[in-house]
Amino acid sequence: MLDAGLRLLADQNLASLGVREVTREAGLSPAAFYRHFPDLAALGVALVEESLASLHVMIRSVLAEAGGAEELIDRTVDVIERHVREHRSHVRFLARERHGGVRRVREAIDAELGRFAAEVGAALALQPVSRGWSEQDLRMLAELYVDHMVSTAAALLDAQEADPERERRIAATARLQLRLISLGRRHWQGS
Amino acid sequence: MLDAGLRLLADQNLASLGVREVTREAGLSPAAFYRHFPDLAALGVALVEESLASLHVMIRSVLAEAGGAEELIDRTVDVIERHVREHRSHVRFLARERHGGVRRVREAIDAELGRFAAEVGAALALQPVSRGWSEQDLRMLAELYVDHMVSTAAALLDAQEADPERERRIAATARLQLRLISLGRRHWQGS
DNA sequence: AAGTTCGGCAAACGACTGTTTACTGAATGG
DNA sequence: CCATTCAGTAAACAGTCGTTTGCCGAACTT
Repeated sequence: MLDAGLRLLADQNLASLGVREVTREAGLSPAAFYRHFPDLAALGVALVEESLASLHVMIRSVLAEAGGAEELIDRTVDVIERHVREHRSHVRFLARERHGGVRRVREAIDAELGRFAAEVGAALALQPVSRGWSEQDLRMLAELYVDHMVSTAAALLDAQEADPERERRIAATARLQLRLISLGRRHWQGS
Repeated sequence: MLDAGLRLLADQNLASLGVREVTREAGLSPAAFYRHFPDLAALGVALVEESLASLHVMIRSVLAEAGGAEELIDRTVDVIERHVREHRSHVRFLARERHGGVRRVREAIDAELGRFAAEVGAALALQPVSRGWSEQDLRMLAELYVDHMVSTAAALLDAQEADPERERRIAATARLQLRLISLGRRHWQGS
């Protein structure tokens, strides 16, 4: 049933989804839906959890990296690129519902992205470049990174199903932007 | 009718909007809708145009600024903050439909944001800091700024209707992030 | 003054909607 | 082996939906 929902959400958003629609796609009777979810919003938050599981795996994989700034940037963009390709439906769902019409789903996504940022911040604190950074500055930087990753992922989403050339251009731009940010980071003097 | 649509889109998204719903909110009969739009998607693109008019005004106002980097950043964030407050419905609509379920609307928004980035890039080229920057690097930086503005606006949207303290925190973070980016910009050596 | 466009209406069409109800077979557990 | 839970069904309910049709008054053009 979750899969059926995800399939339909490829070109629809959660608020316009119908119970009958989902069960039809899943090959079940309408009443069967209520055996599993009270609401369509409930199905939505279930999908959020499912999507974020795969996302957390990606985060660990990014944060576990070591090496110079350049390779780190390259690997980060690679991981994003691959994640979008391999979990297209989940990423699209998150991008679409992050500011979508269903409050509970929106809040679930936002909370999880916040935890994501905290995790990134903790990882940043361990890097030597961050010596002497205040807690606030670390958080600020982490949010900048997370927002940038989200924007990049969303852009890749649109690009991958249109034009492979455009995908490479977006990845290249993302790498440059990360280089510029890490440059600013090296010269940061505290707020 | 546009106003009615916008009002309904406060807690709904375009794909789940109904013709009858709109006309009811507007105080008209269902058939009246078809006097003005063939589609609901058409109403969507009309709203995109309306929203982007006010957005373009904002852009000019940001780009027309002069002064040191610090005041420029402060004024930029101020303008965004005020714009979100004064055009909350439009901003919300754009944030929601940018990755929403209606292709034509999505494409209209993306195209316009691209033009926005080009405009920002042209303005950046005029600043002394950008001496020697390649066209590609300028575009990269402009997109970084635009993405950052969009993220900030979306975050402010959620914050303003919840907690005035949280709004100030987001604005403060945005200023710090812009300072870090402009630091990286000063030390950029070309790609 | 006559003709035409514009923006509006009520009514009707069949199709689809969410949800509840009562029922059924299979698996599970004591 | 019996009872119970689980996951499914068909049927029905009253609404709502998008869209078309034919009609109407006002406003504008000529």
